[in-house]
Amino acid sequence: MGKSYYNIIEVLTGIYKVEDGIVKILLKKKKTNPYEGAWILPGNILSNEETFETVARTTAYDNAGIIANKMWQCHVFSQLNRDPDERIIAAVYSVVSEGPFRLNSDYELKWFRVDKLPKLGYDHEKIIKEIYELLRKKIIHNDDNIIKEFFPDVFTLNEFQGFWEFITEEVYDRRNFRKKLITQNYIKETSEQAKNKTGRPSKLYKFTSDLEEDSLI
Amino acid sequence: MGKSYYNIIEVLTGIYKVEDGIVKILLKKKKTNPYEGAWILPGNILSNEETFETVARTTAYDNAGIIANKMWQCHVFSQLNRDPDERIIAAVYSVVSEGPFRLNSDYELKWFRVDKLPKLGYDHEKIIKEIYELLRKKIIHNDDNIIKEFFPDVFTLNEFQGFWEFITEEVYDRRNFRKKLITQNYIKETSEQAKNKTGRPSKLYKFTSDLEEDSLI
DNA sequence: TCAAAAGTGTTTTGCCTACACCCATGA
DNA sequence: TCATGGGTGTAGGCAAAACACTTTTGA
Repeated sequence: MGKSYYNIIEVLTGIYKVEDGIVKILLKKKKTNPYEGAWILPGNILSNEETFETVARTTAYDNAGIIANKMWQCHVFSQLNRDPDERIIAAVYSVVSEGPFRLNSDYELKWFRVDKLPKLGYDHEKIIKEIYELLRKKIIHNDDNIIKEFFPDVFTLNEFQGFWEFITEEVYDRRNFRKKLITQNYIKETSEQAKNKTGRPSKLYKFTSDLEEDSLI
Repeated sequence: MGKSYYNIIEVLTGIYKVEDGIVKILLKKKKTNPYEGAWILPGNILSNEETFETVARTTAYDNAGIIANKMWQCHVFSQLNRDPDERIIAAVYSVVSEGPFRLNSDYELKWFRVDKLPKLGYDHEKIIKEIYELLRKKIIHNDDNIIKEFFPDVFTLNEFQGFWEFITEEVYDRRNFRKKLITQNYIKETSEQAKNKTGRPSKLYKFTSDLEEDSLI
């Protein structure tokens, strides 16, 4: 195989959601060799009529039925031996959505906690760990106002605190957490309430529009 | 031109330094059409025997004579019409060094303030603005302990403050700035002094080893 | 002795932290 | 009425912010 300036590129898409404060990622089970039975990130090969973004958008729609409104490039991996068969460059994108999701039943798709991944094919374990670290930083700095994407219009403060504790891997005092979010005008009360399975109903909150980058907690 | 899955990729390298607190980037003057006379980011085409990193490293060495010890991927641009002649994907890397630089005299190379760019070819103005914003964020959060890369072993506190003010686009009180850096153990005094052109000589400082990510100012 | 730049301390303010009890609902 | 989870206020400590004069050097 001689030297060439032509490259094959696949676009892999990490699709995330939050459930009970826990971040989950959508993976697809591989049905053929190599790595039969292992889980992988959904993806497609880039043609010369497409951009990374159009492919990532298509992948998100085809697999999860979502129209991605926030999507970003995480990293492009160019190591020579990512794939045992041939050299493929991987452009990895992330998409966050609060749904609704319609998983494509032609594939075997499943949500996994990002901190409890199954057996993964190729270098996807390394990739997912790396891009989840990027996602965490992005959330902590609220880059691109990403936090909003994880939540529906209204949500309870405890849901939000659970999410924040999952991301930062720290525990916060309920009173202080609420106080800060409210006095600093990140969220505001609505008149609605959530019925819980048990116990007192929760107030529902929404983000204020002046949620700013680099300013949370 | 039919549909194909083969792509040409160029690796562009932003090479940065700091001079008197001001961040500068190294650009190359284009001598042929298209964009003759415009300035562009140095770069090379990727072959299938190379990774992005090896190409970026080669470009940094070939143009500026530096062996990059900190280098990172900024973004990979995949729009269809970046280049008027053919579709080329651009993988953009950044390199920071405090030198010494040996600019390759086969090319016309020049340092420009990142906030005062000359006329640029292709989409390089958009690229540089975008990657400089990423660099700023990276510096502000001290990701990957990048701040150290901009400075020699010892430096004056005023140099450092000037750099910080350039990056954050804010002005800080000298006393508070020093106090914070010293009490929080980011930097420490050395016994050396810098002779200035005029005025009292400055003390020289060095970074302590416990400079941490996400913790500065 | 003057100009230029570097160095230095104190007070006030506001934010973060720690901490424990009452409330609303459904079973 | 009890179990479950949700909601709330205050006091102390510490770090950030505001603020101006003195010191060292070379010309």
